[in-house]
Amino acid sequence: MGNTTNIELTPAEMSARTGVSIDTLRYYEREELLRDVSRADSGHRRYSQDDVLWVQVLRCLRDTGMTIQDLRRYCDLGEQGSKTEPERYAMLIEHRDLVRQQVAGLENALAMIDHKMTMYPQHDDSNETTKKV
Amino acid sequence: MGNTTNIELTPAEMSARTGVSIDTLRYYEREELLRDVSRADSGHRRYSQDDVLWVQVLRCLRDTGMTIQDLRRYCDLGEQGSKTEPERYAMLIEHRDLVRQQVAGLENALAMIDHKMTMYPQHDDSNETTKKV
DNA sequence: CCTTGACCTGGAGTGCGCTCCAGGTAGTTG
DNA sequence: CAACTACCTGGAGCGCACTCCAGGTCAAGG
Repeated sequence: MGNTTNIELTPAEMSARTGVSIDTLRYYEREELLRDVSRADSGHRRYSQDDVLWVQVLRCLRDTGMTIQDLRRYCDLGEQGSKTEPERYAMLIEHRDLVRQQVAGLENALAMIDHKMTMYPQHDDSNETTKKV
Repeated sequence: MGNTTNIELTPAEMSARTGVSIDTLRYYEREELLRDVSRADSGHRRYSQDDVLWVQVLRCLRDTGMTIQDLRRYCDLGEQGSKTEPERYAMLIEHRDLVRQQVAGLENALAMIDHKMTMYPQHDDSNETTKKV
């Protein structure tokens, strides 16, 4: 097994893999959500497979409303080793609960929207998403 | 049945009833999401029961991500009478689908978070929301 | 009459999460 | 060598949805 140096991605590749723009990747690095990104001799970034995985988690948490600040906190903890695991775990639990609340809220809203829709005569409800033309 | 003039609320009362700040109520009016708010002789706003209901719907739509711009569009249509009902209905359908997508996305995220949490040893999962102390 | 408090207006400021830009470098291609 | 491309940096700019502020009005109470 030679050290195949574990596949490194250029910024453009990383952006393609994760769906996160190059600018945003740099921004995350500035904000310390993405740390120790390695560099080629040229000074250009080289993202590892782990970076890809982490950015995916990062996006997942961002998409569900975790703030940059909280994410930085989470990273800070990660850097302090396994003793901080309880706190990181707690953050995830708290966030999960928050997401559950979001879901509940959205479902409430859905009911209200559906109700509002019944106020209109049309009633050609038939799942418009599946509609052709 | 005397004309009890249909209960009108002061800005402070309106804010309390709807949970929307006075500033935001004014902002919504500037943005034309809230129209024809009546005034007392003093020039002060007086919100009607209908205003309360509409602001509730408004908040519901905002909370689920409808933009101010789209809401203004919706209001514009409303003002143009019943001929625009199909379009308004369509907006609601589109938005409902969007909310459904949000829910789906959140549920995906939940799975990812749950998965991430299994990476931690603790496993004292037991619905922390219900936790005492 | 003076103060107080709730409200008014137009406009400026805020926080968030990006996104864009100018000016520069490093490696590759013809 | 010139041109091109991909990337670099620090810093400015942007869009959204509010939120705050200065300076003023108006009605009620002491």
